[in-house]
Amino acid sequence: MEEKENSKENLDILRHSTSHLMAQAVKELFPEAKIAIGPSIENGFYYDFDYSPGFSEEDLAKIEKRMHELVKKDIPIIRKVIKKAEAIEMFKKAGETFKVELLEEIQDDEVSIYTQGNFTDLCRGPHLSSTGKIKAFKLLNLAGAYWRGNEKNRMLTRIYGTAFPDEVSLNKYLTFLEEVKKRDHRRLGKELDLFSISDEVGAGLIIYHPKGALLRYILEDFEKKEHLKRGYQFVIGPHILKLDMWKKSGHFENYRENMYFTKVDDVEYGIKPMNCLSHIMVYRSTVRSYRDLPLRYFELGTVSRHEKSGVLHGLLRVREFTQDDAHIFLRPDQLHEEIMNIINFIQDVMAIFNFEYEMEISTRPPKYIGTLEDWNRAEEVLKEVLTTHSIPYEINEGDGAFYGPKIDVKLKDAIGRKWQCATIQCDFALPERFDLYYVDSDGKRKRPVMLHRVILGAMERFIGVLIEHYSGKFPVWLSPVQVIIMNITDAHEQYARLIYRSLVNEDVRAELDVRNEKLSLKIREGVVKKVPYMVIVGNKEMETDTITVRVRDGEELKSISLKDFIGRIKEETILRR
RNA sequence: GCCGACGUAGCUCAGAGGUAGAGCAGCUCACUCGUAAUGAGCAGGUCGUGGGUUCGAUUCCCACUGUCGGCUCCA
Repeated sequence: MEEKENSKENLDILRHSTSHLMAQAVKELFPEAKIAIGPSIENGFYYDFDYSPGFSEEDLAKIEKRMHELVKKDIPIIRKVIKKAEAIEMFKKAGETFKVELLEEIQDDEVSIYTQGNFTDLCRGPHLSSTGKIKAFKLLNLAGAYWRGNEKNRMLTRIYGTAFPDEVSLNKYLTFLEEVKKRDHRRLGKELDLFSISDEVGAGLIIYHPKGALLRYILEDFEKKEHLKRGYQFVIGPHILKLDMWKKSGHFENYRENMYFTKVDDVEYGIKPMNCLSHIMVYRSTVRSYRDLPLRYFELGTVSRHEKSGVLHGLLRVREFTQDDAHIFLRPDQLHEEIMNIINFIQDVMAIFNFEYEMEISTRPPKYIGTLEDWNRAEEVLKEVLTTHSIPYEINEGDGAFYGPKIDVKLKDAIGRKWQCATIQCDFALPERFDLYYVDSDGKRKRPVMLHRVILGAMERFIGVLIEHYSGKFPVWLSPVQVIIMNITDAHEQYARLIYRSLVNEDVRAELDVRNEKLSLKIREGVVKKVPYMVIVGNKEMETDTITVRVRDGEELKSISLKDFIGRIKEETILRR
């Protein structure tokens, strides 16, 4: 095989071989370490070890050094096919219990093993022909990982690394990792003064600062308008509902470990982890005719979920968040069209933010409510909609909500990372549990279907993704501060104030910087804040009754009229640019 | 929740068994200066919280809490 080629397959082989190389180095340095599994992954590879003293950061350097030595020795990597029983015997002797466990589950009579020097690993392969073919690699970090990904199993130590065909592409990747760090929403959130998280307040709870709150209001405003346009009605429900409601819905049985509870006058209440129950109550508040459907109830609903402490992550995984949540009650015959309406909605919104996306259908999980028949029906509808509109999708077995299957939308940000935000869930169970009905054209009571859906998902997560997607450089329509007006000396202060006033009166989000500071300092601060426009006024502008605008990318608009500038911002706001 | 690392001034980070520093930010003063940091001075910390070891701990040990990298889980 031509090993220089940079195809995905060859990269996989290279990385897989590098993971074996790492295991070989580890076994030489720490003979008592047991090897588990070591595959190639998206951007590199890892290998799991059972080594009770654990590895330290310094060990990583040592291991890396030994790997380089092994590369120099150019040890041949030899594939051999042997009887399974023989392999079991061999790994038993070597004390590699994890390999024995893997072997015992293999159905075939024969297995392949790969040997390089004194190191032998059970492996399907393929691999490079010798360690000397490995050119550029780096060990990145240490982590704990459960054996076979099950939290009931032993915790192993995982070493992550990456490998490339040459130093140049390795360095390119490492630079990319630095770039990713720079656009981290936690870092930008601090630098742009958008939000904070305080251990005095509690883990996973977001405190929005003025600019972050403004950004959120802008998004919420956008959402409300879009929902009204598409036939949704606003509703608002309480944050706590009696425990009996959660028992009836199945949440207590299936979702309890994620819920918070409280007591009011000796009556137990659950703090809502989802918004559906209030929306159901709105539906139930009167008799519904088949003519009324679909009924679309929308709420920017704040929910609280007890997420495990280890999973919290900035704005992306929090314990209290606000969903752009809607529940749609409809007749079964309307399902197809309504799901398509939602998909169109999602497509429109994703286009505005310049996100690409992929769809996924998640099927029935082990813990579920409702009948098998309904589940199959619901799963069929979801598949049918995507298929008839030739939308490609993947199947995610067993990952549905406990009340129904769902279509998940994974959006792709500016640097190709995937995030789950939008989801559409099809639910036959809750209408049943709450005995929802509508009166059909034949005068008979019929059961409606319920769709749960979000578009942005959670405001917190979406804002976090947006920050990283735009690297903090929000488009004009989203920027909390669109313009900063700066004067050059005190002599231009009044003129600057005038300009500021005019912009604010035209609904432009403007700030005024008339501090007695050098222009270069004001500009620097404006650049650091990533403000789209800086308006500069001095003698020239005052004399000609114009302004000078410095655009975020550095471009200068000299001596333009205030009117033209306002027109430009307004246009960008309307067009959502 | 689990494995590992970490938690020092508003922020970014140094430091050491004998009760702490830098840069930036802040405040004061001077400078009125046209496109990424003007200069000088001042102030600012019970070194995450609670125990323990020690003559003495912020530095060593334990617990808790939070953060970070992962695992599991998820909007």
